[in-house]
Amino acid sequence: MKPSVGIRDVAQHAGVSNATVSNVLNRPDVVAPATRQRVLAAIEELGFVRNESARQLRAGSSRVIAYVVLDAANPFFTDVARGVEDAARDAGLALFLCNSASDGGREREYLELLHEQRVEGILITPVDAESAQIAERGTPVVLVDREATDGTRCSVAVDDVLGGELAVTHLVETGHTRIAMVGGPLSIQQVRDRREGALRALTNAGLPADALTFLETKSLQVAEGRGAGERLVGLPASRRPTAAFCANDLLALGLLQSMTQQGLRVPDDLAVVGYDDIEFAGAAAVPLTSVRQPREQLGRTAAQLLLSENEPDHEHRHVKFQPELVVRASTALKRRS
Amino acid sequence: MKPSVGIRDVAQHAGVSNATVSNVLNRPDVVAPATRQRVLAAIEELGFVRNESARQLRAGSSRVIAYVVLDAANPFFTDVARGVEDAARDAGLALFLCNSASDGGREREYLELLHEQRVEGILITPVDAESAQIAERGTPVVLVDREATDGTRCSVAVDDVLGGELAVTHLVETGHTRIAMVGGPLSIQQVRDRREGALRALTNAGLPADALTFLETKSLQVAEGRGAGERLVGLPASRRPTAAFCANDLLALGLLQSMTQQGLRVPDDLAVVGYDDIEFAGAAAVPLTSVRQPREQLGRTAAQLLLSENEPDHEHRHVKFQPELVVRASTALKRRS
DNA sequence: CCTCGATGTTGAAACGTTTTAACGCCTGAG
DNA sequence: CTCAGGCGTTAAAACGTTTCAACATCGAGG
Repeated sequence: MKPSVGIRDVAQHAGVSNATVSNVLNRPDVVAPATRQRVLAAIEELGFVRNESARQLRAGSSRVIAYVVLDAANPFFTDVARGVEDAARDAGLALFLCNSASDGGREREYLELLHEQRVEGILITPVDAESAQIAERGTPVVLVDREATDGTRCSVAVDDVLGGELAVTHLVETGHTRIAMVGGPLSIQQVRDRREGALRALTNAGLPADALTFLETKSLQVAEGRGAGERLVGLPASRRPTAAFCANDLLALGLLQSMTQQGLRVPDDLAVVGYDDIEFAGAAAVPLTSVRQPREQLGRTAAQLLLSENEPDHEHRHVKFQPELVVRASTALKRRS
Repeated sequence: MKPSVGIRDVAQHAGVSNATVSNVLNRPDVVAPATRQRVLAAIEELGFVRNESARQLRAGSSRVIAYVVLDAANPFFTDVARGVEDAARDAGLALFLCNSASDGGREREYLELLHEQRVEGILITPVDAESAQIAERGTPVVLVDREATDGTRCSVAVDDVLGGELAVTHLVETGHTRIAMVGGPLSIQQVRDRREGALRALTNAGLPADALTFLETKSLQVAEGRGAGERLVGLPASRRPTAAFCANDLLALGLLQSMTQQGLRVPDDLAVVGYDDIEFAGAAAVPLTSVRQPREQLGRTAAQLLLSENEPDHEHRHVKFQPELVVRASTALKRRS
């Protein structure tokens, strides 16, 4: 291993003091051009790399923020992350991504680590409501795609109740009266909100609440959607829903697969609405009707909110975006047979 | 902001020296149980969080590795990342994910940052061959899904030539003699290798090399696949390929979308083979035949290789996995019309 | 009673930066 | 010639931890 060249080696090699080297690094304008060149040459020659730990220890700030993502395998979150990264980049900060994989333990570990690393700020889509009570330890935290219930921090979210309402209203308008909702676990706020929206849509249409069959899943992943599909088909035909609203697109894709596999047609035998409108939704077996969320914007706004945290007169804000329904083939008008 | 409680505050509060607190943190067995309890209580009470910068500065090691991923939006890489994370976790290391987004500039920036952070090691899927010449600065680097040409570092890859050969051999066996390959840019080694395999398959089957039409794309993303589909359909019918081999599944999904949109059927009008076998491949409009790579294992092995770097008698290794063809509906046997 | 080793604890010196106040030098004005 | 002021540079003091050698304390063995 290299003997680790430090700032003083550079200083010696350039015939200046280490303070000057530090100035070249941090305030290049304050040092005379000639000296600067000499120092830069020395840096180049010796292959000096600034030790960020030492810098941070002394200076206090880290120029790094982190986004603790709920599920890195879900394209929705990678899109949000892109928005975050763009904003971070514009502000001259680097972004570290951590994947909690919906595991409260991992989430806690990463938060602990990030606190220890003294990152400038943390964006997080928490695993569940309890974990949203993230121990405040001086590091600013902004909730992403979750609404902060108390006023202790900022949050950026999308109106999930409205999203659910849009989806189910659309299903009702295309002629369905027995509708399934697939999603879970109910510990996730999103799922609860989307269900609430779904129920509201039924009420608005004058349908009874039991027109909605709730199929709870253990997670929001493709495999669970397949499982739900099997459960759905297992229901007695008289009670079987003619449409399904899935709490996200991954579930919807799984459901779609399951339908095809069991020889049922979408939308004729079952109409399907997803949520998130990820890129793959349009490329699915049957292009998926889905509730679109402003993903990049969500991330971008969250990052901006985080950056505003250390402004002197900061006030915690809760930004809420509106979702939008994108209609595709999976919910073509029900034939009045 | 909190007045930042440090190790000496804890020490004072527990009535011991800071050295003892440090011992409780790092070598709990060496300190008497009673003292340990007292210190732990003080830590709890004061909400002390160890300052990792200071620790790292003094101790030298960081307990963190990083994976610089080529495209976080590509499920292939998130799966690889999952493997990396599992292995890192087993070794008690945390993983930071960085997304170069196929941008050489970003990649360089992140590498610089990671060097400055003095991470224990770096896994990277480099943007292109030149960037693979990653300046060695004392931090171990392992290439992921790329083969290191020189013996200066470890690498973990999959035999892409074989993968291309499998794919195109399959197409030839199902009766195709005019085949398109969609992929690019050619600066990516993978694309070149997969094409080479494709050509080898043709040779093996006694077909001329010009049986393969190469449609170069600017990236490996869905949108480019759609574009390629339009170009493909634009070809005069007599010369139009009857099958397409895509350099990855995203392209294949885009191609599929484009076909559906233009009223062509898969596999009847065009058979399609993808690459990677991401989860969405099976859920596509037409379930996609694809070349499967051992994704998690790729990541896991890479991380293990990285960890072995600082063993005393380490020798750089190049692990190469075998891909496997998964046949689905998108390449059903061509009808001998 | 003295010595020895084991066991727990500690004081102080690092680690590699940033930062602050002070310094020397030069120029131009008086 | 003196002096004020600006400019570029520097010595030295932090930052919060780990680590190492040294130091108490105690029980056991001589």
